[in-house]
Amino acid sequence: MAKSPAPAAASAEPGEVAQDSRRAQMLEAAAELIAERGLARTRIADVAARVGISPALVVYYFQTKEALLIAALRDSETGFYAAAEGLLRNQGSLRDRLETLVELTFSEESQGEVRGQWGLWFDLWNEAFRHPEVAADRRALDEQWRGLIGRIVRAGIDEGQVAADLDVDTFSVTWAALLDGLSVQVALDDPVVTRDRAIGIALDFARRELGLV
Amino acid sequence: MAKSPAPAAASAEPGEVAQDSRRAQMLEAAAELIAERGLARTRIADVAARVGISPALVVYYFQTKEALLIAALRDSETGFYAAAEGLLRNQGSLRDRLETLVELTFSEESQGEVRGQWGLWFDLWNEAFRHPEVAADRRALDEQWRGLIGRIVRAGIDEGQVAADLDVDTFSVTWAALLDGLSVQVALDDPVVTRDRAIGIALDFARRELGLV
DNA sequence: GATCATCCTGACTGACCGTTCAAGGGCCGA
DNA sequence: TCGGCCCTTGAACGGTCAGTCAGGATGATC
Repeated sequence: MAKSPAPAAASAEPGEVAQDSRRAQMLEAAAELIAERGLARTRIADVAARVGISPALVVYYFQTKEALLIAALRDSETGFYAAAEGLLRNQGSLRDRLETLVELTFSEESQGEVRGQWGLWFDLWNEAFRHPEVAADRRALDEQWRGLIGRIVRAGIDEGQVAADLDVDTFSVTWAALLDGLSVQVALDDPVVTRDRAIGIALDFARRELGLV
Repeated sequence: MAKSPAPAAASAEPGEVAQDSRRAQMLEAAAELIAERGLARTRIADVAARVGISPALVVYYFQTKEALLIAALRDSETGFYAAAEGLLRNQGSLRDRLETLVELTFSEESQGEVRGQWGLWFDLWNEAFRHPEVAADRRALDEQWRGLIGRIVRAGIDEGQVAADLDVDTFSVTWAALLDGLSVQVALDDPVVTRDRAIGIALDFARRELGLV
């Protein structure tokens, strides 16, 4: 609690190049491992081995295993949303943007280790259920996600493609929940809810609610 | 693997009264503990303590910790669905039945330790993501849940309250996913998605899709 | 070239916990 | 009354890890 022997990971110049890359390496390795085998089965020694350092160094940076894993969870999800925001910032028609969003949600291997992402979600939810701090984090992330949806829809309203009296907030909440629910099925390989079917359902719902044909 | 020193938990008469109650006691205690503190933090010793027996006896019945916890997960969810089926078997109009379903999904403390149920779900998903056998189980459960929804809707069609050309299967999948997604938010105490709002959204969606006013 | 902070390590330890084991008590059938 | 089976236990074993510690290397500062 008191003093932190580890780098503050804030400013820019000093020896922080090594520091930041170290931290980042560990966070990435931890996220990978959580995705692969689950948070509960991820050991400090595993993370260290993957980075190629001694376990003691991991503790030097993060003090405690829990801090490391939670940071990794947070970091990874934040990255996901940041990527989503980036992807959607500029381009595309309303339809394209909705498709991108859905594509992203059900991405199978967009960046290499993506099926793993699902493992992260389940662990994040699980952790959030008990750790209030993690829960707060997750809420913020979800708020951001819904905000993203909302902004896209509002842009559609501004362009006259969507009726002006649509309840954007309710749509965002509903659609986000639907995407989450479908994601669970897809992640767990439910034969009844394949990836393609989930995408179809999600897009149909959005198009219908938004009045796009 | 080979021989099972523990009771088979099958037939009816013999010393199986003690056996079955023991088994049931342990399963219940395990489910409670998983709900409270999570599967990862549930120890054999905890389960034993709650039942008031020695840890060795737990192993005697279940051989291994993992077997116990998975059985507890399975047992608890199965119980949930059985209760749902029972509740909906006889009574009510279509609207009532839909409401019961939603009520059940977002039940806060219908039977005492219900908020805990959410903890079980997250752990079930997490476990299913890696253990194929658990995944198969979960799929069956979900299939049952969707089947329940489907039967209710079909009854509505038979009674002429729902259009005959409704795609029951797609509705079931979609609504089930929506309920799951909303559940996550409610379980994680998202201030934007309160229990009441989730119920409202779920019912509105169903009524609209089914053409009930 | 001495001092000091940062980064890093190998070796260790202390706790926790799943699982095993040897044995005891109770009950039933012969 | 004996033999045997089912429950049950206390005690102990053994493995696994998170976290500590004493120190070593490196490089910057004065």
